[in-house]
Amino acid sequence: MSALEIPCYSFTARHASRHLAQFYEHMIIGSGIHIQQFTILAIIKHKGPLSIIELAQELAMDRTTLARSLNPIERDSYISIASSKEDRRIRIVSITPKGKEKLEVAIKLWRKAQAEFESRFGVERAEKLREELRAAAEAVAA
Amino acid sequence: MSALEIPCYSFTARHASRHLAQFYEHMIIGSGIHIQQFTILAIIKHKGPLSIIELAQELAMDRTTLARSLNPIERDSYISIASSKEDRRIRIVSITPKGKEKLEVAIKLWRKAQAEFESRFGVERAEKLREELRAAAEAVAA
DNA sequence: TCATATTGCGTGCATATACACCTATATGCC
DNA sequence: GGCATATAGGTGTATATGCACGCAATATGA
Repeated sequence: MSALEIPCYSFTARHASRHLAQFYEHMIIGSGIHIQQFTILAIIKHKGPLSIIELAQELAMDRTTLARSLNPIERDSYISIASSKEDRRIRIVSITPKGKEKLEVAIKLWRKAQAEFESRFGVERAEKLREELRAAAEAVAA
Repeated sequence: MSALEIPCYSFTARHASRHLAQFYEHMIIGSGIHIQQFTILAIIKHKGPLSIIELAQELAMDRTTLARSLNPIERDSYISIASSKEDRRIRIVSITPKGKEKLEVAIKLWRKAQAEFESRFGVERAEKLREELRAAAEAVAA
């Protein structure tokens, strides 16, 4: 039984996720940010300033995981985090001009990675896989 | 753009991987081991004693990641690691009787998780997804 | 045989992941 | 107003992930 024979759906998903992540990481390494950070920046830019919880919902990830993922991009001034005036419990995350510049560079490289994957795997096949991954995540959602 | 709309294949795979992992974790939590540890134990039992590199190849994961993943299951005496007599660079990983017992408990729970996912998602659809995930990982392999 | 290359592996570092538990703030009800 | 409750978020802990680097042991070639 080699890796390609393990029937566990969790293992297979993790395996594919790891390898896709590595592929994208190597493709966007020139931007100086990681693929995960790229996604977070893209969401913040697209959806505007958000609270931690709202952002976690957008990304469908754990609140505490997200919070720690924000640290490096806040440290590098790609985002800024400020407390809300209305509700001082809430912390609002915004993308900075520096973050937008970084994002633009990364987007160009990300597009190449997307295109390269679609070229290798097939466009329709890739889109079908994406749909099925979304459905699988949905199926196990609590 | 919510999480389900992000077109990045890496993000979608990571997202599905996270949620499937959580699903399996919750299903096998009664065994006291994690799904990743379950997979490692299953491979060692199935393939017999292996070196770190061989095991990493079986699991298609990074050698250093695997090495660290072995620490907790070695600490809990589910595996034992010994240096090879023939080549003292090589460290041989074996499953212990305690590890086999633990694995048997976990397998029962894992089967339920597999069955539950297949029930929710569809057996043929799940198997097709697994095939496509393998192919996608293959497509981006270096 | 000995210098060099290769191989197997560990460690430092940085990020990712999430659960349990905690604090601070806001809100609702009396 | 004052207390119970709910909500936003941070932190400790443990595992996961992989790159760069280094060390020790083995293999190789002159």
